[in-house]
Formats: sequence, C-alpha cells, structure tokens
Amino acid sequence: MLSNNKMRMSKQRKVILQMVRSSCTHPTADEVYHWVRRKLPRISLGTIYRNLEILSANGVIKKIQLGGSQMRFDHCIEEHAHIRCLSCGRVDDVLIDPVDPCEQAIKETTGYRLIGRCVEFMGICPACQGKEGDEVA
Amino acid sequence: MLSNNKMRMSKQRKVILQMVRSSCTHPTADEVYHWVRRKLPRISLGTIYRNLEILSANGVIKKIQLGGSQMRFDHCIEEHAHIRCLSCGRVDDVLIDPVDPCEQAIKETTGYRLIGRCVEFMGICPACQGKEGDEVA
DNA sequence: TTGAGTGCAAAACATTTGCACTGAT
DNA sequence: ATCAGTGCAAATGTTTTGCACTCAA
Repeated sequence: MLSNNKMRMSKQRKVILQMVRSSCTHPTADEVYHWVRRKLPRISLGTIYRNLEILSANGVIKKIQLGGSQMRFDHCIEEHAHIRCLSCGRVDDVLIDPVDPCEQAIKETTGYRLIGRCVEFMGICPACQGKEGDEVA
Repeated sequence: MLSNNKMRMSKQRKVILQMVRSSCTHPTADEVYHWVRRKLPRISLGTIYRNLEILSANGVIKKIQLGGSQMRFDHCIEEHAHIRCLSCGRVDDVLIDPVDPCEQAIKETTGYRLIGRCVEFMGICPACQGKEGDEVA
C-alpha cells in the first residue's frame, strides 16, 4: 500500500529514513543502498526502493526527479529549487524561490489547474570550477 | 559521433526531424518511433534513439527530461518552461518566463557557474478537468 | 569510394514485482 | 495472530551498443 496509516516502522525503514535525513546530498536509491548496507548488510535493493517510495508517498521524505537517469530523495519536503553540477553530478539546494510571482498568469495562459512545480538549475559547482578541463557530462 | 559537422541527412533522419518539427506534443522516443514507422516501416527503435540524440547534441532539436520515465523531445530549442498534466501526461509550453530576475542571486548564494535551467509545472490540463475522477498518476 | 548511418539483437541500467518467509503491532 | 515488510530473483521498461550491411556525400 502506498499511503495509508498502516505504516510499520521496521528496522530497515528506520535506518533508511535516518540515512536520508542525515544526508545533505539528495541521494539516489543506489547511494542509500550502499550506505544502509554498512548497518544492515543483508538488506536488498528492492527493500530500499519500496521504502523510499512509501516514505515519500506518505510525505515523510520527497522524491525528486532532476536531470540524470536516477531518482533522488530529499529529506526536506518543502518546495524548493535545486542546482545540479554537470561535471560531478552533485545536487545542492537553491534557497531563493525563483518562481512565485507568475503562478496566476500561468494558470490563465495554459488553462491548467496548477498542482506543483519543479525547478532545476544546471551549472558547475565551486569544487569542479577549480579542476580545469571540465568534463561536462 | 555526437556533435561534429559530419552529419549526413539520411532518409530516416529527415523523417524523424520532420516528425518532431511538426509535432506540438513533445513526443517521447517511442511516440516518434510509432509515427515514423508509418512512413518507414522497417526503421528500428535504435535508429530513432540514435537520431534524436544526434539531432539534440547538434542543437537541431532539444532533449527535455521532465517527470515521468521517458525522455521527451522538443522542436523548439529556445529556453522555456513546460507544464505537464498529471492525469493524461500531455506536456504543454509555458510562454511566460518565470525565472529571469534571480539568476545573479543564485550564482552568488550557491557559488555555481550557471549553465542552464529546467522549469516544469505540474497540474491538470483543461481537458482532464472536464472528466471527473482525476486519476492523478 | 568511404565512413556515417542502418536494422537487428543483445546488453545495460534503473526500477518494480511475485513469492514464501519474518517480525512489528 | 495478523498482515505489513523482507530478501531474493525474475521481470519490466527505457535506452544504449556491437556488428555486419547499406547508402549519402
């Protein structure tokens, strides 16, 4: 089930949640898997996916799909923009809200009922600006 | 090769480009495939992917990754936002630019060298607002 | 003529799912 | 005791790739 109130707190789920909450890197499922395996070596990748899905469906964490082939997960559930480094792939938060003023105008021009939004910036992070020969991937 | 000047214009590439250009639906590779097959029944999906990749690497079309599991392709190569219907999956353009004013501030707070951005809104399109029982997928 | 492009099939990759077992409530 | 959650392995869906053949330049 995705979002009912029958959510138990298994040992696995507790560790996964802890890991996402203590991370500031917007980890992928795979990154969560490798980290959690240090504490629970027998955990399976399927369990990681199932839990990340359930936790985000229940609003405990947030699933974010940015560029790149993998989902990422954010412990911060409030609406905010992200910025991704095209060289190393790291994802940081953008604290300024770049969008607010025009939602009403968008509603009017598109006719859509607005539910959410996703804002992503791409660039080169400070660390990668240091190394020369940026492999833009 | 991805972006050199040795790009030939095969029959397949011509039809694929034509299809993307004449479409206003931001098609997925699969949608392009099914459409192009009407004209070239022996074309393979691999050829579709290769051509969409080459055409976007050369700036002829634009690859856009929004929510959902598939890449989409846009004949319009200018920076603009999109809005996706959570009920039927259609993707429309947003003509207003919702972001401009704060790029300098983002540069300053994150330290990133800014290269691009991707803005997506989610909602329910006019057609789906009609049908009741919105299956928000 | 030649090497970029093709069709085909297999591989790669992220994610989901079926199933019998386990453990939190 | 119940049934949500688990580990495992197989399946799914999207995209990429190796290879021998073809065709636009």
